[in-house]
Amino acid sequence: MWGQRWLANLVAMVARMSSLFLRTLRDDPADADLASHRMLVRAGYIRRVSPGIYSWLPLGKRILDNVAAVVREEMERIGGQEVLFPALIPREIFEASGRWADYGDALFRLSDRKGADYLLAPTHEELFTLLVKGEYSSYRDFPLTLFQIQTKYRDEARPRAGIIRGREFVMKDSYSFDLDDAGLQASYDAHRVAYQRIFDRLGLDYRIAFAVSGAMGGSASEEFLAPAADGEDTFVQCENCDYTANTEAVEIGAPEPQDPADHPPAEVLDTPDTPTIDSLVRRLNELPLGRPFTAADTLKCIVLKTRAPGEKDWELLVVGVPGDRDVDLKRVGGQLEPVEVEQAEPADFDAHPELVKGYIGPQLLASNGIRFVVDPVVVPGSAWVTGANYVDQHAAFVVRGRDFEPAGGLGAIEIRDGDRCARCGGRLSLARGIEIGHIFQLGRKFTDTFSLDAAGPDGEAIRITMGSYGVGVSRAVAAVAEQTLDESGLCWPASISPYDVHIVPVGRGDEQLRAAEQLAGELETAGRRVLLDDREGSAGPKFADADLIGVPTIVVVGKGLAEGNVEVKDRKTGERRVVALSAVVDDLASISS
RNA sequence: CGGGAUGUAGCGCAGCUUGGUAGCGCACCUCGUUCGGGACGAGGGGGUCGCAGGUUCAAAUCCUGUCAUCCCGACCA
Repeated sequence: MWGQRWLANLVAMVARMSSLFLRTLRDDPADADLASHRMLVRAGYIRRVSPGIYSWLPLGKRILDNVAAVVREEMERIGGQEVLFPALIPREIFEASGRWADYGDALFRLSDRKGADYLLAPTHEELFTLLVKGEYSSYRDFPLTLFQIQTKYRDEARPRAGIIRGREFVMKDSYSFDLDDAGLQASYDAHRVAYQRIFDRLGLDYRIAFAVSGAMGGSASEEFLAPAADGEDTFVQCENCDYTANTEAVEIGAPEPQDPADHPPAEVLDTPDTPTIDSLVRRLNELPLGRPFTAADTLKCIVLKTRAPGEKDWELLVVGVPGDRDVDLKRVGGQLEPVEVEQAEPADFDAHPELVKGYIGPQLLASNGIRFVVDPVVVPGSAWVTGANYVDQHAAFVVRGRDFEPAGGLGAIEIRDGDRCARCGGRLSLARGIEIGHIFQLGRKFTDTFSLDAAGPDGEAIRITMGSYGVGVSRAVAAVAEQTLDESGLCWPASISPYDVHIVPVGRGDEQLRAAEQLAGELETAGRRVLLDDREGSAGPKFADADLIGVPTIVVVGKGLAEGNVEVKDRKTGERRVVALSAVVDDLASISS
């Protein structure tokens, strides 16, 4: 009898739920709080093995492969050629680029039986660069785009959200190799189009946002973000123009510069016991200054410290921002990268007694040799209430360009809903999303490291310039799930669904099952991928599982069969239509797959 | 790395305060009834209670240590 079941599967080519390796869960897993994570586990697509490490079950594997297939097609459409590098890489290669050290704890390191060090690759710039260097040497060989779809390993400090931030994940990464900047721009533009096609085909709602390039270095950089309430990345969108940016990279509009002559001369005030903005504002409004003051009239000097890569010592950096705004360390870090940034600690204040905590003002900083910058909203000619660098003293009408001169501007304030767009002055709004792709112009960072040159027509060496482009393939599965699911379960777009049609026979007799089996066979013959629920049992669990699994079209073969009819249900809209059994194949052919 | 919480059957949980040899729901197996939105009855299988040590006649329960996991933050394509 075991053989019979196996034989039936083989003959019909239909996936039968009676033998599908699947167990759906009625209860939510306790360790999942993101909707997509819960549903992917409940519906039997993935199972957790360890934090941030997941197994893909048959349904999940099909989704993953389908997403990868879309990515592969679009990469090939722009001339990308697929390769596959090892995930296990010897230390020397990452040592050469400096990333054995730079990557820090995020790198999985291991050693072989001889004690030689290896790593599990978090990304593959080195190998791509070295491969091209080994094979190509003439300007005639370029441009070139290579890509791979591969498992990456990053020892995240805190994996979360199931498959969205794992320690092991599947990524498509590609690299373009060009002779000059114009070529790089063309390769970048091609990838941008390819990514739009990919995410369109995946049925994702997405935005393209200006971004910082992260640990990779490089210049032009854009992220593809799938808006999701529970997403990890925050970005801003202009409500007036199309400006979209990651909050780490956003530039906001600054007010017009003012004329310093419009402000009275700076005046030192006695402000006892006012180390905080709140207490200062209260005191200011008690003084006879002729006008009310708010936190936005004060200039807050935040002490940070920075450390350049490879340096041991930290250097202080004071940032001036309006008193009603917080400093966004991520945003600062994004702009200063690869320089590290941290908030100053008590020990740093101890080492600099001239920094009077709570009463720091910009007037003396330059003369003390401390680097001072302001957020661009602190425009030239603007007047502020600041610390006077003595305990219990502040100064009013301190004017930029007259009483102090910052060493530069640094977008440091935490972006708020309602901040103004730097492009058009429109209102910016904040939203959250899942980063599903990132493209950026890497430049010559790695080609310099590995001396990747091509001989030009005149025999002179041309240093190759690179672009780097990533799609989170496994993450995209979660992003699609997150954007499309509902309270009943998953709801896949036809382009990546594990099956096209889910057939549910219900009824006590054999007729429905037999009719369903025949229909399944006909649909398979017509090129549809069919999942048949041939399990015994009542209708309720079958319907619930069908909704949970999320195949876009569900065909119920039930009581209508007596009249020769079945019911065709659209998973997404819930719409049900009665269709003659004999017409189902044609009917479904009219729905695009 | 800081803060909070949790480890008991495949999944979700109770039991712990007040020690007495482990239970509920789902899932799984058998039989019967049911059969269009997570059915019912009867029977059954499955757990060294995270791990180690200690206290005790006796430890899931008390004590010490340790490991792991989850959430928030720091960090991070």
